[in-house]
Amino acid sequence: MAQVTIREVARTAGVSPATVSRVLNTSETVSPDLKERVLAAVRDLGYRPNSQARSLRTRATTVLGVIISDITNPFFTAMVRGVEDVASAAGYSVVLANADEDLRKEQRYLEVAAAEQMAGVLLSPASATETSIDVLAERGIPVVTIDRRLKSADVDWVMVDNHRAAKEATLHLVEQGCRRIGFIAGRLGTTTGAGRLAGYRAGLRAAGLPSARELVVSGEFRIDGGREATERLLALPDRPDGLFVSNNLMTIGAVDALDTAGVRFPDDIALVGFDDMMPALSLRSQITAVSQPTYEIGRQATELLLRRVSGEPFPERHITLNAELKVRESSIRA
Amino acid sequence: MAQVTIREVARTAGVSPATVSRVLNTSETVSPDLKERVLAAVRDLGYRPNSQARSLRTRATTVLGVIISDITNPFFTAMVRGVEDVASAAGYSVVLANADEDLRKEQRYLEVAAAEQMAGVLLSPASATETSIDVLAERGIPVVTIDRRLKSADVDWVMVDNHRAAKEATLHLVEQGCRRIGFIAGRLGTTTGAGRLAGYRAGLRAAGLPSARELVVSGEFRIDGGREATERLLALPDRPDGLFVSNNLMTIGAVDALDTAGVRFPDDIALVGFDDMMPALSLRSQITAVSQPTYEIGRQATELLLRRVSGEPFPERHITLNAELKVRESSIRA
DNA sequence: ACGTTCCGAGAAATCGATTTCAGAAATCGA
DNA sequence: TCGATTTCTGAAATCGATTTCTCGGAACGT
Repeated sequence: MAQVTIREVARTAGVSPATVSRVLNTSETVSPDLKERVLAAVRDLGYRPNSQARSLRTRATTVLGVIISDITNPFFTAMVRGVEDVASAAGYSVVLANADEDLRKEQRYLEVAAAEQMAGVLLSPASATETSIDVLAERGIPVVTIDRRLKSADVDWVMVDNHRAAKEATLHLVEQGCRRIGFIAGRLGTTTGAGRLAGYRAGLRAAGLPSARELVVSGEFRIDGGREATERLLALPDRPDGLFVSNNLMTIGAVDALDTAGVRFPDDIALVGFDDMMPALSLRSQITAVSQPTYEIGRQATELLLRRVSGEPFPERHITLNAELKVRESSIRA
Repeated sequence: MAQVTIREVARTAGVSPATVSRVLNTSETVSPDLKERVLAAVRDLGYRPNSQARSLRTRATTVLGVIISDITNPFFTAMVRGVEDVASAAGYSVVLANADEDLRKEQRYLEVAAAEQMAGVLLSPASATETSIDVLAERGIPVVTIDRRLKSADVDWVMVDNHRAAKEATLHLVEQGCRRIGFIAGRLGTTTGAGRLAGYRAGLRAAGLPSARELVVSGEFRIDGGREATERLLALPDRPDGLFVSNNLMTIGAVDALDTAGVRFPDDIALVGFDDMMPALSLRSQITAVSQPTYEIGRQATELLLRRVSGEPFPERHITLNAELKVRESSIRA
């Protein structure tokens, strides 16, 4: 219960605190005799340095923060594996925070990261324009954004080419003979949401199809958002014959709404999603989807972040990875 | 970039650091004039107290740690919502760590929690016997375990009655006419895994059915674990006519293995899982499952933890919540 | 009017580590 | 052998906050 301090270790080893610190942290030479006594004392007392005192002095921690926008989204949890593997190999710990697509929560966690002097932060911003990383920038804490970008700040990022991927998916639906393709957009305030919408429109344009305003419905990146959007599209007098849902959770909602309405895919409507679901959904219903290299995004983002953390200077770095359209049953019309 | 310290605030306000601290933290009276000047200086300089320095002095933080055993498991992520809601209402932040069912990682995160002097920790231990929370106990950091218990430590916990739930599920399969019920167990080293197995056996006993050793297969709490276990059961000369899978991710693997083998449920085999999947799987395939009140587990565990954090003394508290068997298509044999 | 109590605010100690500084001992060179 | 240099170690300063201690002046009672 009583905290073991460096002073007690020093006392039982019969040396000064400075010597204890030298033995534990630096490569300065300490006579073998003292070194031995210090290590023995550390072992016996079960000494564990107080990391707050240490990082107060050194202004450095070995904790990385990951602030993600929705912890229930498998996309993020899969990515976190990549983050953890790289981080722990480099001796860093990873703590996660769930901003829940809420700017206030996000801001609070950014402040926590700043106050805790985290070594670096990975962030998927809730908004491209309203999210501010000033509190981190002020303290020189490096940030890499993942999955989404920030409009203002000059920050490293790692993401896929949403525009291209969405265009490709749209053209795939066109090839399957779709002429009225509905698009369920996520939060347009995110670069991800906007990029995918633009890609969809580009796809229609490239195919020479008109882009009807009523075919684009946007909602939250949630299951409910996808369900409601789908219901609205199904209520149109002239129903779409193709549907492109720009997020995985929304796709689940869309499938549910289609089931409920008795609309079958691919027969009545060709369906394409974005991001693989958990293995769960895809196993049973084989949904065509744009698949992102989630693990790789986490891995590369973390490597980038650690280079920043180490103080290495290099120009703003942007990494664009490839997303792959995985064609499965839900979009194939014989 | 330069950190704004309390000293600078004091200087620009023309007061001592002690006064600044008093204005910001305590209810001690400070003359309105000085108070005003301090607040103005804080605002102008954008002062943000260094939480390390503060908690070094006060030995207290407002961060709760949640160490879960698998971040990709929807059960945990759903629970975290309950945690966050309660915590943030009380002014606490929540950081997550993913121990990944790995004792070493778990231990590392426990040490991080100790070193960071977190106010309290919620833990789903990787092992009932090998996980040690000594590092936290030594520093007086309260712990509440969730979903699983620890054998040794006298610690508060919140979980469901796994034994009863598993027994009920088993009896349900018996009622459906099953006579050879396979059981896919998770890690028996966890109280959860062991409790569910015991419940299954109790169910068989209550129904007067023999419990055949070859019908129980255990594996990791993972999709692959469920797939492999199912394959082994299907390879038995005398195939089971019912299958109870004791974890959600494993259930996904089991469904996959059944599909691959061309075994249909509920016709060829009646299937019951534990924990709802993401809405994903259940939507499409309607799997009967023991459903846990995940949000509620998170909520109550956090309330308990916060009471401990506040120093309130009360005897070791154990909360058992009810799990509900949700009967769906996968187990109904006409 | 004078001594006592109370109150507000600054000076200084403190939390637990790291790091600078300075001094004693050991080593080296001539 | 003696002075110069190097090596090792402890004392003390430091990080940025909070909290205790202390003291001057105002308020109060007799």
